[in-house]
Amino acid sequence: MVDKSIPDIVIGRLPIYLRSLTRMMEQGRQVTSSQELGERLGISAAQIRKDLSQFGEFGKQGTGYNIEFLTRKIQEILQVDRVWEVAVVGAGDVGHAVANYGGFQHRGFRITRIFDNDPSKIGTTFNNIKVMDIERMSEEIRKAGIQVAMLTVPAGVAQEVVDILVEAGIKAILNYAPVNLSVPAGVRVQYIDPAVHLQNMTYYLD
Amino acid sequence: MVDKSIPDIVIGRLPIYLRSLTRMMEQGRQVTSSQELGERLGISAAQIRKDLSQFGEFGKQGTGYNIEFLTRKIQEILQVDRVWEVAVVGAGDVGHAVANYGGFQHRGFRITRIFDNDPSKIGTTFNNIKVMDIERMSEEIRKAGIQVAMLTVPAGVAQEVVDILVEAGIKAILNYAPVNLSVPAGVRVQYIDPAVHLQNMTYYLD
DNA sequence: TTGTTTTTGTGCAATCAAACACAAGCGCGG
DNA sequence: CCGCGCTTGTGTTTGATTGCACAAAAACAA
Repeated sequence: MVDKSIPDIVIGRLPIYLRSLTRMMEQGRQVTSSQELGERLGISAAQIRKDLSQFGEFGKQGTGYNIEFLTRKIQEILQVDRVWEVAVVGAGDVGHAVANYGGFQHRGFRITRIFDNDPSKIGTTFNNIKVMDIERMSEEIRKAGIQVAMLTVPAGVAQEVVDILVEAGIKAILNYAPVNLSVPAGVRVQYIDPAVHLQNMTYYLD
Repeated sequence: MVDKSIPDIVIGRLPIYLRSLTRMMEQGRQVTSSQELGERLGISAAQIRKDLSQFGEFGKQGTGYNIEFLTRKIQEILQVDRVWEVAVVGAGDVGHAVANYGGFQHRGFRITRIFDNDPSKIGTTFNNIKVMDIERMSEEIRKAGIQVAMLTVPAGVAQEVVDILVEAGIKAILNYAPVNLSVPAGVRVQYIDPAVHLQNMTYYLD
């Protein structure tokens, strides 16, 4: 019950559980078990139970977990029982794809700002959001109190943009640029690099 | 030296090392050390040395690692010292973004096929590649011996598409659909779900 | 040559994560 | 009401991963 330093690796699995639970709920399911969830996810039932037990007792012996209740609890733990405003930096193909993606709202995020430095893009509209000049980024982010950003700029300028984001108060960055970023303590970064993910698998090919 | 079951977690770090080394090489650097690399990546120097020592002795005491040599070695280990043909399934925004991305070629991959089931997309061209009817997918993949695929279709049809891909001989799947996939042993899956990555970080926000 | 500095590769210890196994609780059928 | 089957939560064990610390090798300067 008490939150005494939950391992990162446990936190990292919660969004996976959440995604699967949401899917079950869409299918009209009411109840599941650690065993069923484990089979769907390729994770042992014991591990799922132990992960969840870090935060409370959400199940019922003999029955399992009420899907709606557990979903709600995990959303609370992850703080996605609210909607975080997200700033996207970079209005290229990737920025375009994420801005157009409709699946964020239900999962705790809403893209409300898009920035770029290309005059031919500034002023155009992505999914009802006007692309703004990156010069105004710091001010806008600070004014709106935005803490979450997605970085979809070229690798060469990623670090300098990150420095501005951090300065403006961003605390969580989803980085699509294929470079490692340097950020101060208290700022989190997650990396999405398709080539890295692919290279993870080629080792195992014949 | 001998490849006696290297832990997955070690393999997972190699692409990160590779990316950083490539960057150093672009900057004209010749030599680096486990310490420098570790500082750049936020990983302990000891861990980097131990990871690399699983595959051989690539460094020189007192000097460090020759960047070009180490790069080559890691490329060999990961089997990205060749170019893998990649099939993209789903010609939506994400499929469009990855097909247009020019950064794959130098990292071991080349997208050579794009499939979709939407008649209005079939026949159009993405980055010089014609979008093909998904009906022909199985045959095309098998004929070309393609082992790597990127899945950028809606969540609802992801599993059924995966079943076809597996049947056609695909062994590595980079999945952008926000669902867990079920695949037989011998087939690897990596997941990219921006919402999951973001939810990983919101736990730590105030 | 000799001493100093640097950095690797690795045995060992410590920490962290996963799996096991079971008592206890719940639901249900008879 | 009783007994059976199912499933949770968790103490304990097992296993994996990381960090520590140092001998040995290389480079370099004097």
